[in-house]
Amino acid sequence: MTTVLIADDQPMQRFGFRMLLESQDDMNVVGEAGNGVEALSLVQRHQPDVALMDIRMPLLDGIEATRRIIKAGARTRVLIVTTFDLDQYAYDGLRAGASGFLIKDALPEELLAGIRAVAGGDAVVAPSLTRRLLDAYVQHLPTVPGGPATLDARIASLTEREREILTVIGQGWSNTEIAERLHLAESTVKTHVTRILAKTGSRDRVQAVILAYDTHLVTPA
Amino acid sequence: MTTVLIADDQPMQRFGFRMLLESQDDMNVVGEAGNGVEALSLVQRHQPDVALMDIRMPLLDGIEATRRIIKAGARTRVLIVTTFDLDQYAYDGLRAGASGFLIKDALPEELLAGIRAVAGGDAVVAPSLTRRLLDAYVQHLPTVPGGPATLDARIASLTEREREILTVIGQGWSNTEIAERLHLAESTVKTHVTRILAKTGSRDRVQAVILAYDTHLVTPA
DNA sequence: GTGCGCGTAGTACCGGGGTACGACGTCACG
DNA sequence: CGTGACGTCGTACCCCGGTACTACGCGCAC
Repeated sequence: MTTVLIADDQPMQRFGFRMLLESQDDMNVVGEAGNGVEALSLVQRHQPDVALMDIRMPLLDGIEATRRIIKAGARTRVLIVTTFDLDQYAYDGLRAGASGFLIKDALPEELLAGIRAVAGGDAVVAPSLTRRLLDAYVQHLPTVPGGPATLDARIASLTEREREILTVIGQGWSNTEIAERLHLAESTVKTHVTRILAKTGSRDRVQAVILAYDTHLVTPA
Repeated sequence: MTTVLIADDQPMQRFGFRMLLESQDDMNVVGEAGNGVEALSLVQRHQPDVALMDIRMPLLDGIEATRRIIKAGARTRVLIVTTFDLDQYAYDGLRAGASGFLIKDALPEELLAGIRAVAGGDAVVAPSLTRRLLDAYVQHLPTVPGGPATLDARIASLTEREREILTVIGQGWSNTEIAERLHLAESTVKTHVTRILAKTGSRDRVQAVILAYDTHLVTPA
């Protein structure tokens, strides 16, 4: 049984959610909040599995309420459900620790599926947003050893490990940082760096980074 | 009507997909491919709305096939549907330009919803992956409190001359080279560099170069 | 005129980056 | 079984990059 708290300042909206949820035999609405403060205290008291959170609410908006819920270490997962498909809202909400972000024009089944996913520890985002999120994410892809094959021969001559090192150099890491975070001796890092520079024909790490960008080994944010 | 191409090396799997899709009156299977090469040519010929793409295929795997489809500028959106929930696959697939990534243990309705979303220009990822995707994504945000604005602000605070210097640093020039080619004393160059680093919050010129790329002050060759 | 931003320049100093060696264990391959 | 590629680590050394501080001339705004 999934317990759900509904936080929305519009009574009719809450009613709609409640009707939908109570039509499901695996869901139970344990409370309704009309503002952020109320939402906070009800989460505290009932510890629901999921909190359906509107953004625009009196006293305390949904983003800030989410932030405090997460900060308090509550077991409750927050699923933000709002009217407006604004990226900024979604970013803020997700950064605040929300497990999901859906738009109110979603189909009932989508909403239910979203709640179940969030309750199960997964995350959901509105399809319309997924695309943009993905684009942004792909740009930020961290070290993916063995990533896509690069075209440039200079990069191709590098070993797997060397490409990995070059990638983090491209993140702006110093030798010391690389050593720490990759659990290596600094001397080892230096060895790798020297070999990378030799193979790529770079004079220093700056030129190597430029090459990494040019060959799309690393991508601009 | 959404036209779909099925690319999978297992005939039974293709059969299952076909049955599911043909039970929908808004979907039409326009072809089946048993390997990557075949998938490529069928996409070329039929220009389907969506290509359901398996990863493990003979001759050409699904990732590489996806990459070539995208590169060729085809209108077809690729939805990768694979057996294994490996992050690496997903990363590679998404980087290759896929519009979505689903696991074969998804419910039929989920798969259908995924196809419709992708056909409509949205993106989808498997719920189990969404969580990790989001975590990784959000993790990259905190340094950018006000969104992209701050990036530009760091650059914007530079004077004309400083931007000029940063640009050539982004070409890989050393301080000595900058001094020579811009007819400056090296000490002057150093002064500029120090100010640039301070203003941009970079620790060394490598990080400054990265910023320059990220803000498109300099562009990859 | 007084102040200020900017570009220029110098000196002194230090630390990290890069080089040049040498060394060792592992693993794949002929 | 050798042999070579690879990843790892160490030491010693040099020099460029970056910092701190000071200084001067120019143009412009108040």
